Amino acid sequence: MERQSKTLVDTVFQGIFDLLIAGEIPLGGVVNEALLAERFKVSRGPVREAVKALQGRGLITKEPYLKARVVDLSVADMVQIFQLRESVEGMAVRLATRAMPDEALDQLLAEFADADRKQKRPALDVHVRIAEGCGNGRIQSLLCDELYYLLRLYRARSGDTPGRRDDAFAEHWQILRAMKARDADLAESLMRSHIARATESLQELLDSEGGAEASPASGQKSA
Amino acid sequence: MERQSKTLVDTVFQGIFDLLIAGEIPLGGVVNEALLAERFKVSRGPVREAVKALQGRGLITKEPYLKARVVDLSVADMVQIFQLRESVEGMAVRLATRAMPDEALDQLLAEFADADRKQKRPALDVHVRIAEGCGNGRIQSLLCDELYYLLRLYRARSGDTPGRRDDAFAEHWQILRAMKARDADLAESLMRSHIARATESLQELLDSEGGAEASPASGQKSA
DNA sequence: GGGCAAAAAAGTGTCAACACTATTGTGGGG
DNA sequence: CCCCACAATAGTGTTGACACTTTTTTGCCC
Repeated sequence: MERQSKTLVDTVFQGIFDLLIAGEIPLGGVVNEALLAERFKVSRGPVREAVKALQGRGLITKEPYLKARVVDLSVADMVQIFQLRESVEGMAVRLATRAMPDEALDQLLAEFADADRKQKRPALDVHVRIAEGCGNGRIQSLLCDELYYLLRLYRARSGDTPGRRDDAFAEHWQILRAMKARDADLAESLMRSHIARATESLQELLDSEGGAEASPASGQKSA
Repeated sequence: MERQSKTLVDTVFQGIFDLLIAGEIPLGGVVNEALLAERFKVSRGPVREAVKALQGRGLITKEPYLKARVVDLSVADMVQIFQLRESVEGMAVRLATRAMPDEALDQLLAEFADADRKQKRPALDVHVRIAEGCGNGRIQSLLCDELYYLLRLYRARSGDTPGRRDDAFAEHWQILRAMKARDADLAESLMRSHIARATESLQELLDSEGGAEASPASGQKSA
């Protein structure tokens, strides 16, 4: 009974997303409106709109009278997402290198060094912080509100690419140093290489998988 | 009366979008569900979902119990969109340079040369064709289904930046030549410069405008 | 016994009415 | 005369019922 100034649609939206992250609905699984309505103790209306919003965000695919399905993130889809991230995060770090004030950068470096000591990897967080600091709301929204949802969804299932933890850590460190030196070109180049390397890991995984799984499931039409 | 296998929501979605393009709803104007429902001869339900989808696509902003408003695309917003396009279209042309078959490239070049003779500028179309040819559905969807909608919306009002027609034409030509030569690095570099130049025009416009208009309106939360 | 057609079931799309919230207009007090 | 509280209004949020489409099941014919 706490403040529910947020509309039910938003609550349900978050709820369904949590279900996806938790894996309660399998990756290619169907999304039944009535069951969700029952589960969240609301009518089907808010559920429909929430599903529509999820669809607009690319997490759920759906065509007119067919059941809605959770997007099944194939490795091929992930490669495409990483290609997109390579370009966008490159631009993000370029902009952030110019836009972020010294204090914010210093704090980020300090936190990162701290996490290093504790062996806790901040991982995604560095990317998020850079996206937040780039000063471009559109880019930030794309990275933080859309692509990272898909990333989380993928990682919650497949587990991220192994053997890249330590490499990624070193690469993050390099990027932060370039930002501190206000070298936007270098920072962008490093970020792109950083993500490109992860993409290559995925690509190898895709090639090794062979043509076993062929799931297009990319790009949805709604108009 | 014709085949309306498409759901009403999709029809209304397209209808509202057309209204925005046509300028029947001014850029910061309110979007009244009941009026739209009346206009399209449907109930408010489909309108609500369509508006929600538009919101998910960033064309309409809305918070819980407040009126929905058409996003008012300030020049500052456009600069942000162009920065995003610079990175993504750069990647798109890089991928397309590798992915597009010779025949498709030749045809594109031929069409372009033809348009040159007729003085009809294909303009946006070149970007669309490259996006379609990049082989990455996610990037194609972002460029063609999201950003170009906003571009069209902006150009339908403000008219695009003057004095760049001829320059843009020459730059498109250069890009196509680089693609034909299968020089992905050059093609990406040219595309980025191409868009960056347009961004600079916008930036100058923004600076000359001064702080007259301050409309943030970028980035919407829905969860 | 296998395959096709019709009917039943399940699920999505649409609608109209009701509940809630924010805004606007109005009246009284300072 | 200005400002604040209160009622009236407009508009959004939610709901349950009904219509349409797809899928599955069942029964019939070959």
